[in-house]
Amino acid sequence: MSTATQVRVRYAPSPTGHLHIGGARTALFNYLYARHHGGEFIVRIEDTDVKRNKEGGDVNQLHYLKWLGIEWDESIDIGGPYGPYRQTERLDIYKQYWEQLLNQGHAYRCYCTEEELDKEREEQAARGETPRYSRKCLHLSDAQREALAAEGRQPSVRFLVPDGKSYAFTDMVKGDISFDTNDIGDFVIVKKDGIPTYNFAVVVDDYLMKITHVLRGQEHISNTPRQLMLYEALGWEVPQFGHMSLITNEERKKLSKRDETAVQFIEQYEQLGFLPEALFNFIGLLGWSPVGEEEVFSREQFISIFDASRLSRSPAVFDTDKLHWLNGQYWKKADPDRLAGICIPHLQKAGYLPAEPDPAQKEWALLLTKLYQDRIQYGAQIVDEAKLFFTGDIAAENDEAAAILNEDYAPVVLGSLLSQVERAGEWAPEHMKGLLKAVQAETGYKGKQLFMTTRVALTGQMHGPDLDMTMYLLGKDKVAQRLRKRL
RNA sequence: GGCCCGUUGGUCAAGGGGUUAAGACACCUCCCUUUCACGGAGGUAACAGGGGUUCGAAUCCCCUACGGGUCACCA
Repeated sequence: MSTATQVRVRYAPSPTGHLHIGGARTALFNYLYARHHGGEFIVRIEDTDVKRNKEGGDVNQLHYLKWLGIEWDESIDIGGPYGPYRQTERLDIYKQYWEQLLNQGHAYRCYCTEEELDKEREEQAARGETPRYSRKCLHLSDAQREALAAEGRQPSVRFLVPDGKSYAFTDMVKGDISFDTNDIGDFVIVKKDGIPTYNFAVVVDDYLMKITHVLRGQEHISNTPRQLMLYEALGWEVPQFGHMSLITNEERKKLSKRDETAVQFIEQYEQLGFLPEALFNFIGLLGWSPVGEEEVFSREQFISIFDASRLSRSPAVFDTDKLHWLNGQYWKKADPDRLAGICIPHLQKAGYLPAEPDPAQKEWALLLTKLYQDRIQYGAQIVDEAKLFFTGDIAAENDEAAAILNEDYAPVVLGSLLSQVERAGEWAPEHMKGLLKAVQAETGYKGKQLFMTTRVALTGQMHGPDLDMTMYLLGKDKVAQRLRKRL
């Protein structure tokens, strides 16, 4: 790479659905690589499989990239000097290159039908051979072509793979990799609908868009020799390739979009109340590791420390526990108002807050969020915690808790507290401590006997957040009611 | 099946000829806490198996096993 060459990388999703963890990671590493080197990051939409395109898929991808904090320099929304950035808008461009390949004898028209090809592959498989196109259409005469066309057959265009050659490249992640062309059949570069295939369009676009580094998923390794052949036939300089290891689930199987053992779409994490900066951090650690021991990084830190040579060769396992922990780290430090904004919709959905909360209810939700801020890891978890404030009947969560309420001192403590509560004037957070102090003074019980008894009587639980605030948020009536139930 | 890639504690994951084989999550212990957490400080625990090469192998080579990717007119 000469120093004069500007780093230009791209993320090239097909608009077939929502932004997936794997796609987000590819985008993220390309983004980090570009920013680290002061280069440019392009998002190109690869929509050549017209049947699979989903309405709005492109916009959704961009939306969630932005949500994660990944910004691009050129794409379908903001344009750029190498547009258009949607492949179906570039069909004329591809055409001149595939016609060139046809004219130069690097490619030929194929009239085989899908059924014929399937049959061919089945027969080869039955003989234990690697399925490979037979080149039946390679030497067709003009007359034969016309006859086939007259039958109504639409031709595809196949690339003529050179025989007995080896194509090698040095992968930024995996090192030296080479393929023998004898293992590769003549592949289609233009489908019979006239739209190029991925392998062809990607080469044309990467070249024309001056892409310098192609960082993509490992599933593309076996496509690379095909692309190398195309670069050679077109006489173009080859970019650097880097193939990132797969992301697998906790069973070490590839994360498939249909896999339900893991939440896989960025959109779902937003809905569960995860923080984008935590997800950014987590995804940045999927198949990449920093030099030191630190694992929590801001976007700016990531950009400055990112080093593609530290991309892992072995698969990255999607560790849900770690994601939760990491989100918890960010959650603890986040602004409570922001967190309340995330939690409130969950509380509403659970029926704990009305659709239009009044100021007091909003304040209550904010205090609840703060109360649990260092105990939950993401927004949706607030619902489980909030449950105890709304349940009519509180039962001791286990025998140990029940035993506490059966201690001799329990009625003494709770009775005293009840009378304190009934006598209490203003019900404010800062008054709660005084109530408990008064009980301590009156009964002589303190520490575990005082606090644990109160905690279990009010919440049923042995473990929980700050008791003063819990009492306050429960409200005077519920506190009194739950105490009476225990006496 | 062919080709390609991988395999380090319960989990994630550094280390790429000489290390007491990092660190994180989880778990356990202790400290802090008039209860509970949060937060500290410690602890248990690993190089898939077998052959080589080497004075020396987690690191290099070969084989086996296991896992994964790919062999489309999908990307």
